[in-house]
Amino acid sequence: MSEPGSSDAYGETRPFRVRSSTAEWAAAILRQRVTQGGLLPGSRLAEDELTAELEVSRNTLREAFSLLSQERLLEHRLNRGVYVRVLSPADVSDIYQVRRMIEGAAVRRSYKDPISLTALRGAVSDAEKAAAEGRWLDVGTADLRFHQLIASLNGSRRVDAMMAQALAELRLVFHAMNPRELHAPFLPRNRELLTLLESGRNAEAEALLATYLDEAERLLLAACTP
Amino acid sequence: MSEPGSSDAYGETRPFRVRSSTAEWAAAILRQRVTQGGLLPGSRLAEDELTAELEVSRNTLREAFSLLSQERLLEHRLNRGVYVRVLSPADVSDIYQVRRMIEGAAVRRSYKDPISLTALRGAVSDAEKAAAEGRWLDVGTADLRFHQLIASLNGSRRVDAMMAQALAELRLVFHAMNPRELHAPFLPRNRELLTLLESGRNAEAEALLATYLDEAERLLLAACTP
DNA sequence: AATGTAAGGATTGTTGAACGATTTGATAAG
DNA sequence: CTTATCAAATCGTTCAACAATCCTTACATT
Repeated sequence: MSEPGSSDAYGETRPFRVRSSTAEWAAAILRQRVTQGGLLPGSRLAEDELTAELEVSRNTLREAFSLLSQERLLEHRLNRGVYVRVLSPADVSDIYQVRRMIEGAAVRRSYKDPISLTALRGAVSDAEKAAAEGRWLDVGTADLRFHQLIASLNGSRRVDAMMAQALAELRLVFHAMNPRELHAPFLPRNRELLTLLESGRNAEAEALLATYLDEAERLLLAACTP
Repeated sequence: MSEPGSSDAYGETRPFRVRSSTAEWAAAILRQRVTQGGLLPGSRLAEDELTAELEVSRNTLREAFSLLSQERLLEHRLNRGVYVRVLSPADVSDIYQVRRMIEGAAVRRSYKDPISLTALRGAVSDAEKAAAEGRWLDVGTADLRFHQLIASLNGSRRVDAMMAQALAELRLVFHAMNPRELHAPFLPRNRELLTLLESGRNAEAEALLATYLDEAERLLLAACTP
């Protein structure tokens, strides 16, 4: 039995939350649409439409908007409505700066933790298997999971949250790209990075990661500057 | 004339926002009370009281609650109300983990930027002057400004925001302490850190910062475990 | 005395309608 | 082509109401 409200790997106690509020439920639906490409960047989210479709009141919907705006997935323009966020090239660079910081620090302090390494191996294997079978969307999912796990080497719940948000923002751009050419170039390097971490060669891992992220940033910048 | 909506040092365009929504206004008032100790951790924020005092509707107040909850200054317990966040020792450690990551990365990539160094000098001088005159609250303000400036060496608006939030959370604990014994031990080390950055000795700066943060963490942990 | 149960009141969660304020878009005038 | 004007649409905010949940108190049980 997994007790809600119990302590976890970080030693913090989570607030009891078996069921969530209606606003969080609505936010979850919209979040999924945004991060999975159902709602494209720049789209306007009209209150009337969504209150009718989700069958929630305007106030509740606006609370959901507020949640997603703080996650930077939506953009709230006063008196003008809510839009799916459009990432500028500067945003992409900023996000990659965040990734360099988080993942760089993670790799540097990596210490061959068996549990973390097992999880990382699983993510890399899943990605490779999905790639072999041509399931490129699943490759993307596993790739993001791999990097989220890298971030978690920092051993901080807040850093995990920052990384999750950064990756969620990046998904806004991912949908403008072919998932194959987005993830394929980086698959072997995930494996290589894992190997370096397994043998404790953190400095080499850090260097590999740096070039990795620089290249990924260039790829995305090219995609979002037409 | 500083045009709102114009581009800034980060090259991003800020959304036009001359006036803010009522919810943000209410959130600003509550944020100030929380970060400046007017509302102590654990306090309950009843809707009836605050709607009467702030003269805003319940819905607007609840939106303000939502904003501050996402900043981790308030804690929203479903059906039970909103409380000023109480930091556990695990929270404090987690926040210091974030600071180690952010400030560590910042110091490592520091490159003697004249503008940044000028700002840092200003913060250190202000802190020293305030200390000499016994204005320990102002010392605290300048100290936090110094570390926020350190974080900004990362050159990322998002990292700046993360740091601002981490420091805001720490203020929740600061109010349980004597501001003098909280900041006095670290004043000379701020100066020392600045000197190292001015001469480009980043590795030494990084080491100094590490011990600095470890000690500060211990100090706060001792304060919040009675 | 300690524990468990059952009203009842108090507070929160959510809704729907209302109205002023702002933006938008079309139209007309210069 | 630009500017001005005006109506429609949409947003921002408030209010009142009711449902759902929690908390307190009182009472009963062991």
